[in-house]
Amino acid sequence: MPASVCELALTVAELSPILEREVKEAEMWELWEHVEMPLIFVLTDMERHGVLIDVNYLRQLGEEMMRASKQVEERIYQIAGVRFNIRSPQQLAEVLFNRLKLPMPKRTPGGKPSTAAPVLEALAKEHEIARLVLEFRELEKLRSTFIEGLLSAVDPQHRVHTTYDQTGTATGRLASSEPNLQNIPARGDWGKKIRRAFIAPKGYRLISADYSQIELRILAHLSGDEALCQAFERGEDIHTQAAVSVFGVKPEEVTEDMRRKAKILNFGVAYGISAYGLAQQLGIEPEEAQRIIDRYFERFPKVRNYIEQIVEFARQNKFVRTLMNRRRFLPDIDNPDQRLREAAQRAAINTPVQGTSADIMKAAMVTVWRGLKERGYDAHITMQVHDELVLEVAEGQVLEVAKFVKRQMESVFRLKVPLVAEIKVGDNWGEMERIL
DNA sequence: CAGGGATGCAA
DNA sequence: TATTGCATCCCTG
Repeated sequence: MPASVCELALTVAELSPILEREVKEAEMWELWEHVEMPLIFVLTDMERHGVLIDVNYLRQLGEEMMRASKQVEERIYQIAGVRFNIRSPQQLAEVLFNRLKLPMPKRTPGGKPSTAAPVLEALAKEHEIARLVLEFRELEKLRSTFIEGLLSAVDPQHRVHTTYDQTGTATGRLASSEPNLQNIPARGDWGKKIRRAFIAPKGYRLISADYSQIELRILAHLSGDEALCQAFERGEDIHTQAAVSVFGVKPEEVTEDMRRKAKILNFGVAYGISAYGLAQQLGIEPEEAQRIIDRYFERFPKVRNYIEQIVEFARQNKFVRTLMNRRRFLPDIDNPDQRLREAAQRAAINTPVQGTSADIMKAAMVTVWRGLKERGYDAHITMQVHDELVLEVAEGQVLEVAKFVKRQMESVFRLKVPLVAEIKVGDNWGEMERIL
């Protein structure tokens, strides 16, 4: 290790030409020069600017959740006939499975009785206490992690400043920490209320710009599957189309439940899911899941080809690449341990998809940031959540900036299918209205 | 006090 | 026995 900053600087200078040659030989120079290097300044700006939090609203919401949580807690003690630490999976399992003799359907990988949500959901129908524990968990999770977490992170101006890690993931995505702004609740009544605490200052509005179905579009591009590409070119609802193919019905006959299942299937395919895994997700038999998967590949045959090809590429080269040549090495692709080998195969399938999405978003951030600056807009990028950018924009410039951001995001990289960015606007992150 | 396990939040 | 992350809490060493 260098013993001083001076020595460090000299070491970097010495390394520079060597690393430059390595990057060029890996065909990653353009990614480096046009994306990762300029992105540093974008991220710096985002971190320094921060995002405004409605502290008083968040405190009140926290107190409301605390009251709700205490009520649920007392009911649990009443039913259990004993006071204990509901947060401790160990103590909870003791009460549920020994004291109250509830059926114990699953164990954790560590061999202990599982109290995870799917287990409690199965018990909730018959046993009030399971439903109450789920409610308690949701309230306490959201309150302790997000309300207390955000409140303890705000600066005197009521802004939080996350740290983005540009090199922290295996696929090229960003990671966010202290606080993590990429896992703020989005669903559920309480979750949506938490998002409302992210606000625009007086005279400004928040704009959210998110890539529609970007990973499935990339899968369409990478596989070249005609049916999948066509669905996107025609602007069709991709989950409904998958439901049509898999369940053999007309588009107007697709029920909400069929679309829900097709959506799970679409995501699963990009992750390299197995029949067993899909069955687990859908709550059906593996045989039925296998039939659904077979129907899917009948309709989208080149998706299966892509999966076979990319796994073979990984076996030959011990790495896979994104469209912008980002690499992920997969040393376990031929590991004798089946579990590790299959995990590496799924990573080989998913990384080009997830990683290309990260490439495109990073490139878009650079062009959007530069454009805002060059045009002198009173607008800042404040957050990135993988396929979404959130911006703080002066009230009078909202429509102009929204159009600009949409155009930049959609044209930053050309795929075989269109890229689509949807633009919403609002005074807070929880209540936004689609405008473009 | 560090670190692993369980749990659960997001895309 | 689906991909990528991070935070909190519990519990042990």
